[in-house]
This record gives sequence, structure tokens and C-alpha cells, in this order.
Amino acid sequence: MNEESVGVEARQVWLKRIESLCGERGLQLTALRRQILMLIAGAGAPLTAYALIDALAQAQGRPVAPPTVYRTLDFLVENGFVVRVESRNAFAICDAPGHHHHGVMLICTKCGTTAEVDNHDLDALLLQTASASGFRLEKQMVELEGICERCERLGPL
Amino acid sequence: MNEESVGVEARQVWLKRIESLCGERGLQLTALRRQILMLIAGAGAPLTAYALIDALAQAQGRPVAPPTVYRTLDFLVENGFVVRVESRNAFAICDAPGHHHHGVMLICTKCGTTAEVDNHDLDALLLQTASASGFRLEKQMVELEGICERCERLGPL
DNA sequence: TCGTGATGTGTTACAATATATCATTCTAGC
DNA sequence: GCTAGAATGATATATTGTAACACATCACGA
Repeated sequence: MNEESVGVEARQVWLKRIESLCGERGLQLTALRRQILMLIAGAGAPLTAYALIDALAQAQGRPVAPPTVYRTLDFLVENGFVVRVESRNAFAICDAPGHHHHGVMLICTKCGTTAEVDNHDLDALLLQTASASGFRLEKQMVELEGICERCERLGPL
Repeated sequence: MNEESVGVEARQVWLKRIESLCGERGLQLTALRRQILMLIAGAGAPLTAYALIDALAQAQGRPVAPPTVYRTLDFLVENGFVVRVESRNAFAICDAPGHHHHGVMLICTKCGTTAEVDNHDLDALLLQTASASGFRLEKQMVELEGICERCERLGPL
């Protein structure tokens, strides 16, 4: 359906980055966590927890229970390695790993791919918008749905 | 837990506005739809579908099945009378009813209340951010979590 | 008047997403 | 090796959402 979202080499670089962050922070990048990271990175689009459960069961030849996967996802999200796409109940790689998520998620309704973009002005404006209402901002979620460039080019159908 | 989000009179005005929009557009504001609108409007915070199911069962003295409620919510969301809060799987009134939702949702993590604010600059910036990536924007979801002014004033606890 | 189609609601069954709880295993550091 | 904390396994269940079909109502033209 989709080409892979990141090339194999890019994925390796990205994983290295996460490994080193884990080193710095004293976090354990266990086999399971690594495996889930690579599954998400290798998918062309965000994966749901249950898609991961299936993929893991496939890969390991035995069932993996939901709590196991959700816990791992919690870890990955908390540490900014993965982002939860709220409007899809799915998880995507965070391509500025380690920062707490702070970007805009562009979600193509045709092919399902997502792209993350950062925009400092936008962040500032969101903060200002919140402050103007006396609201102390702690976490932002910006998800935009539409048609990605590639699908737009490929035309209708 | 919460005071009501809108006073009774304000709620009436708001319902009138929706009634007239339905008139203009040839939509039927049936008893069930009206009842669900009022339940959402009367709650201090967004309601989940199942909270509505319970409330309706209470009010009507007989069970109401999920599809009934979800269909009604679909109608209300499609027509811009209610907004779905993605990060909470819940539904809140849209206080510029009839426009397709386009605002920023401020969600207090302490008391659970939400407030909707519009910001034209923000919309423009989002559109620009999407365009810059060749993305054709169709729908935006901006949800900000934090502490609302009231909870901030009332202090820790 | 009688269809007939469009719309809204009821009902049953089930699918998909997520969490609570307790048991077990692993690992780092002593 | 021991032990405390972290990570994972396992079972059960809670929460959120849909598919599919039946029934009811109403407007409108034959």
C-alpha cells in the first residue's frame, strides 16, 4: 500500500540516536522496545497497538498481550521517541526523538501516511492563545487531516 | 464536580440558534437530537458516548443502544453543533454552532472542562504550514492540555 | 388511497481499543 | 550470589465504536 516511511539507513541513524539518548538518560532500550520502535519506523503509516500486537505475535511466533505493548508504547511516548496520533488511536515515530512532542502532524486521509513538521511560530502562537485565556499550557496536540503532496499528484482514484 | 459550563439561559439561546440553522438547512432537530444536545450543553465537561448512553437511559427509563447515540453524535458533529474531543473520546458543544469546527480546544487536566477559542491568525498559520509541505488541508484538530484559569487560581490541592 | 423512497430510530451482535491486577523474569549494583 | 527495582508475562475485564438488519414515520406523487 505504502512505500516505507523512512529508508533503512535513515532508520538505523534514527535508532542510533535513540540508543544514545537512552544511554545519556539511563534508560533501557530493551529488545522489545527496540523491536516495537523498528516496527513503527518500518511501517508506511502510524500503527495501532493491535497492529503491533499482531506484528509481534508474527515475529515471535507466540502471542503478546495488550498490556505488554501498551506499556512499551507508554515508555516510548513518555520519552519522546514515538508520538500518539490521537485522532487515529495510532502511533508514529517522532522524528526529533527525545524532545517532548511539539510538532504538527499532517495526516493524509487517502494513503494514511503522516508527516511531522515543526513550526516555532506556531508553537509561540499556541502558547499565546492559551495564555490569553489564562490557560497554563502543558501539552499540545495539533493534527491536520488532508491530502498529502504525493496523493495530490497521483490524482483522483 | 463542576459547575455547569453554560447558564440555562445561554443554553436556550444556543439551542435557538441551532434550531434556526436546522430550519435554514432543512435538517430535523428531533427529540433525541435535542435531548443529546442539552445533555452535552448541561454537563460541565465533555461527555463520552457512554456517559450519554447512561444519561439517556436514566432520563428515558429504558436502555438506549450505542448505535443510536453514535448516529446522533455523527449528525451533530457533521453539522457543527458539537465537537469531538479526540484526545478524550468525548463530545463538547461547539459554541459557534454551524461552522465546521475550526477552533482551539483548551482542556483542563484538573477539572476536565474545555473551552473553545478561535484565532484567525492561528488558522492562517496552520494553513500555511500545511501548504508549505504541499499538503491540502481539510480538517484541523488543535487540542491543548493544561490548567485552566480557575483551577490555577484555586491553587494546588 | 396507496405505494414508495428517504430519513430516523430500535435491536442484536460483535469488533476494536485500553486497563487493572497479580505473577514472573531480568538486570544492575552491591 | 543477593536483592531491589525495572521490565515483561498472563488473565481477566473495561471502554469505545460499528455492522447489519428491522421497524417507524413522513412527504410526495401515481
